[in-house]
Parts: sequence; C-alpha cells; structure tokens
Amino acid sequence: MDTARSHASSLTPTSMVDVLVPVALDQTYSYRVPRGMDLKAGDVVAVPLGAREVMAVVWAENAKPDPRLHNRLKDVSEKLDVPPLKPELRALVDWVANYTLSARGMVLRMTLRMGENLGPERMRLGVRLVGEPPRRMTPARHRVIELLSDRLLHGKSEAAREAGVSSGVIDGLVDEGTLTVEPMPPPPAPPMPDPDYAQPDFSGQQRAAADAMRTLAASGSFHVALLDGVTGSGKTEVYFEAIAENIRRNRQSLILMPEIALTGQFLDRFAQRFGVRPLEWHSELSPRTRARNWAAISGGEAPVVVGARSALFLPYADLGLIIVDEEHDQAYKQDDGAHYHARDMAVVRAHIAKIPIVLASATPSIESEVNARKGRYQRIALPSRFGGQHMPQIEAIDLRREPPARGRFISPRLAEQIRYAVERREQALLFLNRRGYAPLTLCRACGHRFACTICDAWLVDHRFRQRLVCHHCGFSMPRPNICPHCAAEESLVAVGPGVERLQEEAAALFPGTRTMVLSSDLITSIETMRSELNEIAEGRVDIIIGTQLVAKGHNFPRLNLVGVVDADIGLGNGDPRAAERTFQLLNQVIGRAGREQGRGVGYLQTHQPEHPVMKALVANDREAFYASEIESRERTGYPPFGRLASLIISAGDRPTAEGFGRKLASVAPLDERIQVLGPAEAPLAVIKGRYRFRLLVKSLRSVDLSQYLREWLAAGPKTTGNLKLEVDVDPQSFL
DNA sequence: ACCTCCACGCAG
DNA sequence: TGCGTGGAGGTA
Repeated sequence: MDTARSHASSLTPTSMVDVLVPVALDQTYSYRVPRGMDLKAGDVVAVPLGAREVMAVVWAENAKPDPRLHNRLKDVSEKLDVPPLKPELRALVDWVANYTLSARGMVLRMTLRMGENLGPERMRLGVRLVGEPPRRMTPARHRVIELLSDRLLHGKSEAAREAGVSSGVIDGLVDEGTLTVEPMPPPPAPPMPDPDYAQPDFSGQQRAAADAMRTLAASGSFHVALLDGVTGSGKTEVYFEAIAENIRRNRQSLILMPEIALTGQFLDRFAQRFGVRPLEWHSELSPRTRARNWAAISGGEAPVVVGARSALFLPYADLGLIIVDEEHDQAYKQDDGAHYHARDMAVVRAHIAKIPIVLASATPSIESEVNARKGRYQRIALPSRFGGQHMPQIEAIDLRREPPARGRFISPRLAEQIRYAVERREQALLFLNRRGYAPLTLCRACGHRFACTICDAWLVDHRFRQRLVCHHCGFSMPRPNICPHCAAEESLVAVGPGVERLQEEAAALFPGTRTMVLSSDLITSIETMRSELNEIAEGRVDIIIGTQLVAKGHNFPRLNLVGVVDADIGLGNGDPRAAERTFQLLNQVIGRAGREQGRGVGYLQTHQPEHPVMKALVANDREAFYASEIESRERTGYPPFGRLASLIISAGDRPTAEGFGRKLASVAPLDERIQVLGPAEAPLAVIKGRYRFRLLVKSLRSVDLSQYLREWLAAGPKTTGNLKLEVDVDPQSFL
C-alpha cells in the first residue's frame, strides 16, 4: 500500500462505487474511485479482482461498503472508453438473475463477453505507385505495377492477392522507392438500411397486417403483438414493415432467430427489402468481428441486428423494437450456464425499455397463444398463404395397415408418391429426426447392445464416419466387426432408422436420383451449410433427407412433397410439451412443401393416426389442436396455467445424488399452492458419468416461484464436492 | 524430499 | 468464473 496515497485519502473523503463483475458472483463489490475519475452508474470500468484485472460495470454510485472492508478496498483501475450500460439493461440483468436464480455477474457476462476484444482497430496500410520502375524488373513486380498503374491507394494485402504475389514483392518495390506505404483511410461506414429501398407488394390480408406493424412500431411504447401467420403467408415481409418504421424513427431493431446458421436466405431477403444486409450476431463470429459488431451496436451505428438468443443481452444504444421470429422454437431456451428463455426475456426487456415487441410464428407456443386469447397480446393474423397458394394437403399413413418391408422404413404408398414427384422433376423431402445410420446396434448371437460407458444411452451407428457415437457426451468408438461380448462374427445388426440409413434405402428404391442428407453432424460450418442449402434451392437435388435442420426457415422452390418417416418420435415420452412440440415441428416441416407452386402434399407415417396431433394436422385444423392442448394444460395446471421449476441434482455416484435430493425435498417449505415432486431419477439417469436426479416444483400461476426457490435453497443442504445442483425455472425439456 | 492432482474457498 | 492454496497420495 502506498502510504502517501492512503494518507491523502484519509484527508479528503474518498468516493466509492459498487461494481458488478462478470464472474459467478451475485453481489456487487465496492471499489474506491481514484481522484479525478468521474464515475456514474452504468460506466464500464476495469478493476483488479484477486490476481487479475477484469471488465466490470458501475452498478451504484456513493457506495457505503461494510466498514470492516475498509482496508481491503482497491481502486478502480480505469474507466473504459465505451458507452455506459443504460438503466434498462442494468434492470434487465437484475431481473433475469433474480428470476432464473443465477448470479448477476453471470448475466452481466452475457452483455460484456463480446466486448473483451475491444481495442483500437488495426491500422490498415495501403500502397501507391509513385516512383520510377525498379532497376530489376521481374514478372511478379510487373504485375504489381500494372495493377497499381492507376496511381490510387490500394490495400497492401489486397494488392498482393490480386497481383498474385507475396507481400515480399510489394515490400521490395517499396524499398526501391517505386511504391510508397500510406495508412488507409478508415473504411466508409456501411450504408444504412433504407426503409423505402423496395416497396413490397402486399395482398389484402398482408396490407392490414403491415399497417398494424407500422402502427405498433410507431407507438414507441411497450406492446406485444403475436404475428400469427401460416407458413408461406409472408410473415417476414410483414414484420419488415415494423422494422422499416423503426428505422424511420431512427431507433435500433433486434431480430432474434432460433438458429442463426440457417439465416442465409433471410439475409438476402432483408437486403432485397432494405438495400443492405443487417448486422449479424452469433457464436461463430470471429473475435475481431465480434468486437467490431459489439462496438457498432453499443455505439448506435447498427440500425438492425439479427442474432441468436445471446443478442438479447447486448448493450444497444437505442433499442426501439424487438422481433422474435419462430417464437415457439425450443432453441430459444438456453440450458447451459444460465437457464433462460430468450423469448420470455425479450418480452421482459421490451417491458423494461418500454418498446414494442413482435412474436412471430406459424405455430405459436401455447403460452403465447393463451396470451393472445386473453387479450394480453395483440393478435395479427395471416391465415392464408401469399399469392393464393394452398396449404399442403396432408395424409396419414397408418403403419399398422401399410407397413414398409422388413428392415425398410418407407411404406409402399409413400415410395410411390416420391416416385411420381421425382418423375415430375419435383423435389421430395424425407424427414426423420434421427442423426446417423441407426439408433441401436445389437448382437444377434448374444443380444449384446452397444451402450455408452458413461451415459445412459445407446451408441448411434454413424456409417459415414465409421463409428458408434454417443449423442449425449460425444464418446465414440470404431464400429467393430465381432461382438465384444460373445466374440461372434458377422452378428451385429443395425436396429431402427437414421437419416443415413434412409438415404441408403432411398438410393435403392429410386435409382438414378440425386439424394442429399442434411444433418447437423455432417455440417462443418455455416458456410458449407449455406452452400448445401443453395444447391437444393437451385434444384440440383431430387430427394432431401433431413433431420429437423431442414424444418427451419428455408425455402425450397421445387419442393412439393414431404414424407415424415416417423411422426410418432417425440410423442408419449412423458414430456408435458410433447404434443405441442410434435405439432409445431411437423407443421413446420410439412409447411416446406408447395410454397411456390401451391401443390404441396405431406405424408405422415404413424402408428397412431387417431392421436389429436395427427388428426389436427391431417384436417389442417389448428384450432382443434390448440383447443385440446389448452384445455389439457388448464386441467392439469401445467404452464401457462401454473408454473414449473426443475432442480437437477447430479453427482459422480448414485447414492450421493439421490441422498441430496431426498434431503433437499425434506426441507422444502410447506405451501399449499406448491407441490414438490421427487426426487426421481432423471429420464436419462446418467450423462457423462454423472448420476442425475430431479425434483419438479409445480405451483399456481400466482406464486413467485423464484422467491420460493431462493428461500428453500438458502435453508437447504450445502452442495459440496462434485455434487451439483442446477435450477431451471420454466424448464422446456424434461430430459 | 519432492511432485502432481484436485477440491475448496474466495475475490472489494 | 478463474485462481491460489493446501492436503492427499504417489514417486524417487
């Protein structure tokens, strides 16, 4: 400690601030403010924390820390040259942490993580032709001089690339005095999206919806609209009108997407409407781009941002509108680290910031549908397809009456329809939500089943990679030829279908057709994904075989037939949302058909054609589905008519996990409005060698469940060792 | 005597 | 979260 400085600080009262650090801490920490530094709530600072220095945010001015800490207080190191976090974002961080029971620091991390690579832009250098040609001329040097003969400033690395030379050649010419090196002027700011770049051509129902969108955006106050439009109704173009209006009002717009990897076509459509692409935000951005985009967002230079769920927590300079596209999509739920639902938190952000928000979907979540029915959300409906196209005609194929041949998965009727489609030069999509070749491998001789050694799951046969793979932990082993249990040879059989096996079957059934498998494990990057989707869109594939990757937001103009190979996957696994999710997924997949030509057909291969989900799909009767599902949720007290939280206890051994679960359950405060169920072994009891038990908490809607959980957990047993307790308020998945 | 691993506690 | 600490257990 510097004695001179501590002496000085005892003469003049030192001001202190409370800062929130982006680590797993819920409390703020107090720091002294060095003389001459002016700090206000929201300012971004650097502070010493333990042995390191971290970015942090001033959460409160005029802090009055516990006097016992007086000699441990450290100074704020630096005020960073970044716009301060606005009160609305700080309130959101507090709100989300409080609701999800996560440390405030961890929520703050989501807003700052991206700014860590901030720094001055690297100075770009350019070269210009100024002097005499070099004494020794070479072909490479000649190409450079030719390229620069306009005597303008060219980027140094671009010039080297365009001339097909290494940068050494350029450096040589600089040494000779032929070229000079000058700093490049900063690149011009990207053009702003123009709200009037292209005038959309709307149909009658769209015009009314677009008007409603503009009114909504112009309201400039908190307001939730459910844009409820069937696939192919032009939802996107309609909500673009809200964005156009928001651009005119000079405020930023955020479009949340469930899977940013699948937005290639979306970016093009945006550019067709507004003249430029929007700013993207997702996990595959390079650190440099991430930092640049973060700066553009916080500096207010990015009028429209398209992003995955994490984009919700960015420090927008002036956010005026949020769109949540495909609002029903499960991908909005984050389950690692902080558990939060980005759609719900987006509504919270809109509420705190007093701005409008649009939730868009062809198959709204039950939660949003109920809110619209109760009038809490304004419903803006697009009940029919754009351009008078018809919705796909859907038929069920009862697998009990029309089974495929043994060891096959495509029924004769579906095969026949695919053959017709291909003969007419149309595309067909076979949908199966199972990656790999087969979900199970067993030995015919001894019955041995290949299972993961550290998870409670079968190993999935991936023929393409020649390995058996665990889909829960990533464990994999080469596909053996003999049974490791009984040493029998040639005895291993693949049981059940995966997309790779389906491709094999399709190739055998339809010789001469071009097939393509789209599955997340075969995708190496966003770029390859986008190029494969383009190949399909250009019609260079006859039969697409895909997992749910193909369900999302992609337009295949020549696709008219969708065959759902196993419509029953996902039903009847005890998950309260199973019916809703199956309905949404199948609706979305079949909605890919006939978007341009209006002759779409869908086939559902099912063992239970009488199930309400299948009946609603076949009858194209959404209302019937929502009515029955809402009635059942209301009767059983499931969300949105009640609240749920799930407590997942995991440990390296079974008794520890179970024992903790019992102890925790036994100290749950009694409350007649709240039920604590369990502990029960989680459906996947072991993942990555950890034994998992679950407590399910179910309450009336009126209960503040987060508060209840906080009081309970504070009084409960402490977690020690490798025992972990995860709290998931509003769980979406029950695995 | 020394090294490595890991569970734990703590950061202002 | 990320890091320093100290105790356990292994190696020389």
